Amino acid sequence: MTSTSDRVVPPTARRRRRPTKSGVVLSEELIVETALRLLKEHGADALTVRRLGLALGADPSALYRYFRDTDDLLLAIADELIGRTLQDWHPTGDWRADLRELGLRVHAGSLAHPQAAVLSSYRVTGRAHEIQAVETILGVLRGAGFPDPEAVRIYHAFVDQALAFAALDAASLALPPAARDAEAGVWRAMYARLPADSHPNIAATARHLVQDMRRSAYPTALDLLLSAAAARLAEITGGGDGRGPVAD
Amino acid sequence: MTSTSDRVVPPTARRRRRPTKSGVVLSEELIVETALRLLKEHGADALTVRRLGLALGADPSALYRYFRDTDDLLLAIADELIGRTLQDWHPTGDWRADLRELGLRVHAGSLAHPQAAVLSSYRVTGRAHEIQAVETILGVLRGAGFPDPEAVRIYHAFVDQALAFAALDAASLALPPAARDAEAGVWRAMYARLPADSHPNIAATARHLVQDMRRSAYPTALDLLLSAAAARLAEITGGGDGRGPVAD
DNA sequence: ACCTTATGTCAACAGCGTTGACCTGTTAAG
DNA sequence: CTTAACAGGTCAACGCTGTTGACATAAGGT
Repeated sequence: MTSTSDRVVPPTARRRRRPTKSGVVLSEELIVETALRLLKEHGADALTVRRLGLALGADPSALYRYFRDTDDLLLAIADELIGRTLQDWHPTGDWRADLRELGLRVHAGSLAHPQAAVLSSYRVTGRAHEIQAVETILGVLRGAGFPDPEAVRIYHAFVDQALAFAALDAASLALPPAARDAEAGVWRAMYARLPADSHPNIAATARHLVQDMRRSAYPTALDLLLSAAAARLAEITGGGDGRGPVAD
Repeated sequence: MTSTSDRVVPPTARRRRRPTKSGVVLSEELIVETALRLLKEHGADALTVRRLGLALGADPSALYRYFRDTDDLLLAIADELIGRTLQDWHPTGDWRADLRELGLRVHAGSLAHPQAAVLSSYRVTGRAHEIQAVETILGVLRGAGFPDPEAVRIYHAFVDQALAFAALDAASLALPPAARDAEAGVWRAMYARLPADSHPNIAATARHLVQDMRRSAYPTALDLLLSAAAARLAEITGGGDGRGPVAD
């Protein structure tokens, strides 16, 4: 059966470029670009089939000639995102700085398009950009001196941490504005007002909590992970004090 | 803020328990329990107001007497999950072991209800169980000797990392079985077969990759975070070797 | 010029969250 | 014991969503 996928024609087989009523000539690329524009300009909720059709100047159902369903469209968007994120990145030779930069990029890239990030961050695509990233990161770690099993363990923790935080932070960014404001308010209105006798630790740190919980914890968590990895490397390569980075 | 809309009566003020047409007596607890059952048995898509009403033997709109909207309900579900996770846990005095155990519990708890975890792990509920958890973890860190700003920073990184990995791993666990198998296969079928001349680092570590990528990276990431925190503590409290816990 | 068919359009469907109006049983006050 | 208030369950309806089958039409090969 797969009656739905029958509708979709592989890109290479498309020949008859027929303009829509409003004169636009559709294509996969144009649809993905428009979807990204919609996400960026009008928020996560703006991405519906109907609105996308409207933005394209085409009937919503025309999209189903190009994508099986909205999930298929989202994966295409995600793939485009990966490409953009890694576009200009090249390793510098300082493993710790390289991984830090890479992690922050992935995180920032996800926050730029939270909706797509939320739905795709936990998928293994096996596509070109992903493979390139794996190869590069492993190269950085092995080049730094990590033995293979350790390099793989740290690679895994590093990548999944980046993706997990990206999804987490993207998810709260993708909330409807009302809900997002409500969450921010909870820390000020609720946690900052708990009495010291019932909740001494929250009361003692309330000021710091309100400030700190506004930003993402990813930079902190990333630095902690890299610190621990550096300490581990020092141990392995023959015995620093396990405290500071060794590189440079 | 939890400004309950006009329709919602705070639980304490409920007095007239009137049975539904089918004889069920509704309550916040019953609704949350039923929602968790629905999620567990029929997946994340099964949780709709209408289906929940059906499962309860009540009109869907009756739920709006108890929860402002579906988001409010979701937060209640999330808080219930937190409560169940922390039910039997008590700090032992060894801060590092305590946090490790706690992190693993949150992770395991999420995997037990992947669908609920996926929907709620990134929310701030501001409800009883969550507040209790915050208070406890902050207590562990401050008791260990972290000064307040540092305790808050590490609290934030620790909690968000636990939640982020929980959501990430829950998400892939919540995939339809076919899709999950497909993703697992990618590592064996694709990455393990890349030629050494084009992808030397992947080829060199392929054996480790295939093994390591099957399990969650969370335990590794957690230990790295705790190691770095311990090193930080040693620095602050004036100098151990930065390697082991100092407490006691 | 003709026929095939890719592709855009249209109308319709089922399901979603949510709400306002209605009805009815419970409960507190007199 | 009566009664009036009202919490809470029910019903019908709204506007939104993704998706599809039927239809129309223009492009392209022959």
